[in-house]
Amino acid sequence: MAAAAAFAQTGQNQIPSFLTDGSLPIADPNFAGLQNNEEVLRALQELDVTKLADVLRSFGQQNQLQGQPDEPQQQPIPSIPGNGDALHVGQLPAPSALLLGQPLRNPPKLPTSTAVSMPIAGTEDNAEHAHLLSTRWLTPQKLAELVKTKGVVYKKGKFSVTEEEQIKQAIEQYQRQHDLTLEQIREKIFAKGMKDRDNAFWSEITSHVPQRPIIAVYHYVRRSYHPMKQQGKWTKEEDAALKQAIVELGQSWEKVSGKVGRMAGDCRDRWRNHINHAEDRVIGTWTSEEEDMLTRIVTEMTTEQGKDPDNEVFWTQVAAKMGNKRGRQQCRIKWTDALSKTVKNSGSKPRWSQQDAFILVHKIASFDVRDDSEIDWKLLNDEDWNLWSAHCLQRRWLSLKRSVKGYEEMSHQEIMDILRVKKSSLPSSPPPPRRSRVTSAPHVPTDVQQAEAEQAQAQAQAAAFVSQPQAGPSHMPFGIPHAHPGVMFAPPPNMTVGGPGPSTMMNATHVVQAPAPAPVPPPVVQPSEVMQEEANTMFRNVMANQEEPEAGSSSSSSESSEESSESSSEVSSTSSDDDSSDSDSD
DNA sequence: GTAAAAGGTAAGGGTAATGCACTTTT
DNA sequence: CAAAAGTGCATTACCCTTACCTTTTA
Repeated sequence: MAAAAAFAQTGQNQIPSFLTDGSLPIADPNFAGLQNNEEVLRALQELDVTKLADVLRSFGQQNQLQGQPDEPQQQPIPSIPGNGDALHVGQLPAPSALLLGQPLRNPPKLPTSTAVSMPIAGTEDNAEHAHLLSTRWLTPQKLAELVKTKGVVYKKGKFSVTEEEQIKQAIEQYQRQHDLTLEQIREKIFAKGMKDRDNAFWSEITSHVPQRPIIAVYHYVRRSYHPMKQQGKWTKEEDAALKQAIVELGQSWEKVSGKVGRMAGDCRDRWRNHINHAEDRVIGTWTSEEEDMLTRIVTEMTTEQGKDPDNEVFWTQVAAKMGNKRGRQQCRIKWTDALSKTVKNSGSKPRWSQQDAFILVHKIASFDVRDDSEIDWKLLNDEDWNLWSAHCLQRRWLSLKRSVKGYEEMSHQEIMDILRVKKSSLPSSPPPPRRSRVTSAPHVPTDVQQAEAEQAQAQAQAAAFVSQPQAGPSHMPFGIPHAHPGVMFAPPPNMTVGGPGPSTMMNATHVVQAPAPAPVPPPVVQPSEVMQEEANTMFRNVMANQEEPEAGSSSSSSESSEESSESSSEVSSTSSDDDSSDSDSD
């Protein structure tokens, strides 16, 4: 990956030093006798890509440990800018461009508000920091200050399965050591007032999940062990009791909780998400007017004010601006899972492609996690691959994971290993012709016209970004079609790897629904076969400058699919799925 | 008596599981 | 053509963090 990208930037006959220094699992690390890029590329085909990925990952980690910059802007795991912010070591996925063998335009940026990863273990600082986190009840401001001034690293976000287990065991251990009954443990957990609260208990439990502040563990445990926890669907009687309680008590949720028999937070959620404005609320498929309205509102509140429409939307306000016809959850999901990617895709709905699946698998593979619950899904997107929301990607992953037989009994690593092989390359067989029929969904002519106009505009925009003489105007500028994972295959110098596109507006893999060119049918390669064979196929494809047939816009689903079904039914000839289990059949 | 620290709770944004309708593949 | 599998969308319970106010402690 880094190898390929760096290689792409080297001159015709220059072999990057890291390819020859003996670090890679290469039979002939010196590449003796290789005359040019093509021969090097062929030699690279013989690599085990997973080993290569591991080696490359270790480069990044090594460099981080040594405080060295990696290969200039081409590292799989870039070094972290020393901004005093919490570190994210090991939590950065490989950039998609790298996975596709394209040069990076910018080093990946780190989010400022997401989970933090492991510090380098064993230092005195860490012991001190761990002690701080497990004994001091720090406010967010104090925590932020400690992060800045002392470089304290702490973890945020959902508690992983591992952490849940650690906490559970810590509590059981505490119970045994102090010879307490379950009831006594509960009393400790739910003790009210400072006099009753046992700080030693909370510190002890917190020490089992290092990097979590005591206050977070406190909140987590009190939720998890709450007797009113997880009661499932609300009944009409409960709703009625809730309404009545709110009439009597106002929005004092602890008191309401006592009357209703649900956790205070659940009462609040039920109220804000379902009871409040229930008379205005619309349920079911969104109309195109509603979609337009939501798009307009979100755009006005974010893009037009210089804010990020993916992360800086106040959904309660959005719902209010929608006249409360749709709730905050409805608006948010509609935006993040559907409208956002359409807007980013210049008005046409993208379809999940094999290239996306490929990128997803290899990005997840580049995370150093024991369990997928430790993955911060927001970190997956990058500049070149940003159509899919974190939520979408997470569900895609679940789908991919479930395609692995017996995944329930496997570790994350085992699943990952299988998927990495399954997704060792993009499908190499030509796509079958597909979908000549037109959806039965009704069409609104103006929508169709608009969609067509938008698509034409998207194509024009995409073409404008292309610095690629060979590619036809309707072809993707960035995609290295069929790029091999490891992606050791940087395109030959005369092949475009995509110039700088518009900042975040487009996803290289989705911008245009181009009629697929007639691909040269390479031999069909099964995932179970040796990767080398796949690599060969890949290489041929790359060398032939063969286009990855681009996914058309979405066709599916009732509602607004109407407007997009036209475009999807037209061409969208796409590649067949090599494992037929995880893709949108693209 | 006072300032700082700790604690309780409301409110903010967010995710996971599930089901359904529809599309595509086998 | 039918069944199975896959996809996209919608719903809703549940989750985590932060803000703000109150209480306790030094």
